[in-house]
Amino acid sequence: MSDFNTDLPLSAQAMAARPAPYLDGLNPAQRKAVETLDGPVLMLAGAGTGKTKALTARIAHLLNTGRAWPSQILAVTFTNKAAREMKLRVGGFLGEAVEGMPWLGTFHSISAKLLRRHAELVGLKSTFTILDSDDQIRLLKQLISAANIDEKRWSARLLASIIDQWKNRAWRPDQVPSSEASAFNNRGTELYAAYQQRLKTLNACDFGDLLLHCVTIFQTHPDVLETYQKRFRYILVDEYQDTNVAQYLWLRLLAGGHKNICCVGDDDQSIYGWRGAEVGNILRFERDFPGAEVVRLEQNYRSTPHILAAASGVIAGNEGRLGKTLWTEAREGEKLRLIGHWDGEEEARWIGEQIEDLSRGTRGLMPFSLDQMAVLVRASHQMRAFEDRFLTIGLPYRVIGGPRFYERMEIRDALAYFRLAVSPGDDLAFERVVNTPKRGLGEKAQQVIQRTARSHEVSLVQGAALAIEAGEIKGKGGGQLRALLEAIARWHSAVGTAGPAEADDDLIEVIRPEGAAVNHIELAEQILEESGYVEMWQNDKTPEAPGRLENLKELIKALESFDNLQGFLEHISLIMDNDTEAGEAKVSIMTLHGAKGLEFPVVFLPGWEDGLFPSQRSMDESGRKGLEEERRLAYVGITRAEQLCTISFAANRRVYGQWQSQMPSRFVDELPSAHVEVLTPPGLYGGGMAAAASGIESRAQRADVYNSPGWRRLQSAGNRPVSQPREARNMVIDGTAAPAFEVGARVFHRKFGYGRVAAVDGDKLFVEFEKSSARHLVAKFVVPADQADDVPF
DNA sequence: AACAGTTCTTAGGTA
DNA sequence: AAGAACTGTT
Repeated sequence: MSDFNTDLPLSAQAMAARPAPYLDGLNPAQRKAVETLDGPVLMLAGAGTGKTKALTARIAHLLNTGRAWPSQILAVTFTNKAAREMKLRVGGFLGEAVEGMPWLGTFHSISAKLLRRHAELVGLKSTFTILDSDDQIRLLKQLISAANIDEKRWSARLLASIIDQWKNRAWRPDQVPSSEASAFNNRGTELYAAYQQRLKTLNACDFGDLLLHCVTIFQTHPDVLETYQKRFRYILVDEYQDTNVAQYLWLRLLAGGHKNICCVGDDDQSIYGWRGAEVGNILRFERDFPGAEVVRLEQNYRSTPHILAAASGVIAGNEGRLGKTLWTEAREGEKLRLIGHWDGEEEARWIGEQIEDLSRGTRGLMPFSLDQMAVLVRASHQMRAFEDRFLTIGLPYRVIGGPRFYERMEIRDALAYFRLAVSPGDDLAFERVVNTPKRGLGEKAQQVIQRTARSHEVSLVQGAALAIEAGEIKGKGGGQLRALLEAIARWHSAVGTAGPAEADDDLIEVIRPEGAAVNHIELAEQILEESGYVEMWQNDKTPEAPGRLENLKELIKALESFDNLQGFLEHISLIMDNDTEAGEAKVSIMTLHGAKGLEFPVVFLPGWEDGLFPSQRSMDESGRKGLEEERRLAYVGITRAEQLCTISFAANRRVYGQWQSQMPSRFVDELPSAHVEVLTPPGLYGGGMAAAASGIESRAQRADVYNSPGWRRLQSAGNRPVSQPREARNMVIDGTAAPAFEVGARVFHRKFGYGRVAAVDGDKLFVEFEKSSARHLVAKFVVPADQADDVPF
């Protein structure tokens, strides 16, 4: 169980004498960041300033100077991708001993590892399962109905997000402050406690618990904390601006002894506030760690001066930044390009053409491979327009960060079967698949099973067996249930022969002799066959069925790199993310969030329209803070581009299946015009092919795009007129909502039609509709009656 | 219990 | 627009 068995057999002295090739090619700032090894260090690394290079060189330096063995370095990232990349690059220094950094990983994977060792300290067994969000919601639903709350009014999803937020802030049920007492109809805290209790009974925890349980253990068991404080002599943290309170405490506790902590981050790229990240953590670093050395990496190796200037111009609108000035030695290059379109489809069409042009090498530029181009959207539903368009013109693309492999229905179902085979007591897994495929076990039968299991205090599988014996489940369903139970028992005993009996100690590797009873891959195939799950999809006539069968095959293939099913289940959620299939060159389509940390020579940023980007929801929920986060997202987007960055917006877009006219994003106004070239879309004058083909829009309507305040402001470079009356929309910034309607105003609602405002209370209206009953609603859902035509369809 | 047809909700990012 | 949740029918 020692971590030290992988250490390099080199004495400190021998190492100190070794050359340090990793220092070559570092600029002075990077070099300082690498060589300041002791005490707290904050590496403020702007976009594209070579932070991964500095970070990995730092690890190499720690090893090379003999300061630490690989197992004494704790290196934390947020994503598996980042962890993998770092592992790869560090592997270069370590030679073959890539496994020599056992504590390089994501917050979640390292926490899971720690928690398995000390699970009993928080009332879990080391075999605990990690719930996915599906399981979580299902569990909460049960608790909500058990508490006699109407699940329709107070949804499990809402409760899940409330609890997540609390966990992000490191509040255990007894620590939730009284200011939160009104959450979830005053029952939030109570349900949170019940949820944690239930998790304990199920021997399970959710993602948030991985962190929180570790923090609890550290806080309540100083001896355990001390062990790890001593073991992790040096701590490195990537993307520090994205840490939440729980992660912050986690780090602070671990770094508490020696304070050798190096945090790398960029306050301007903090884009995860909505899931609990605290920019404050990075802004406060010097106060949290007195005597901290702050190193700024400001030389950018990625983008042209125009792109950097545009990005800086936008981000300058934010307050409370640590402040950095990116500079580059690169040649001037192309200005950013800005273009407006009639609607989202035209935008997609135009971008498709641009990509084709660029890949052929027109415009006097070198041809770009499709791999070098990306379309970055604010919200994932924007992707569809591009997929549709790219499919029609046969442009190869890849969507990055869609639903993760392991989040797909068929994968979850298959995993639930595997979980049942490994531990038949896994009630959540049983619930998921009792009636998938259909076994004639509907709501009624499942209630009987639940009731029986509960009254005997046994698992659902056992409860089901009892219910059958008692003759409570009859007919077809009964027979099929019996068969299922038998199958589960059979699989379970096969698991016993296929791998180690119990995975009590995750550090002991049992090497199975060749030719043991059943290997786990065959067993997995058997499970999917015998359960009828494969057959279910084979009989399914929907177009996605073949793809699902493909995914199941992939799942089986993934089993090959594990010794047994248990090990596989353990790592599934940590391994199975974005498969980066190589092969044919493809354009990437992804969200701005998904693009963080990546770079592309050519970047398209569509959908820069107020409400979409910046997102209305973000501004409604978090006001000015939300807007600033959106602005950082714009900054992240622009700084992904190396050579050519094109921003676009559409005048009309379908939202909720309804046409809406859109206003260019306020961020468009914030682009410094000296670095932007405004393009005129084809077909604007004289109605080109597009206009003729669609036959809907008039020239006048098209020209409207160029009459919008945002556009005009852009044209008059920096001469900003007083804000124009905007469409009926209440923007909450600094907590003040502009009342947009007066009593007596005639308004239009897309569902209820025309009506008259009878009362106004802040942003809430009471409207008497002509063809529907009077009702209360939020002002943003109606427009003044004379603007009803602005919704053309 | 299963299915088809209907109505209702939802559309921000992630481990 | 698309999916989930709900309804009524067999």
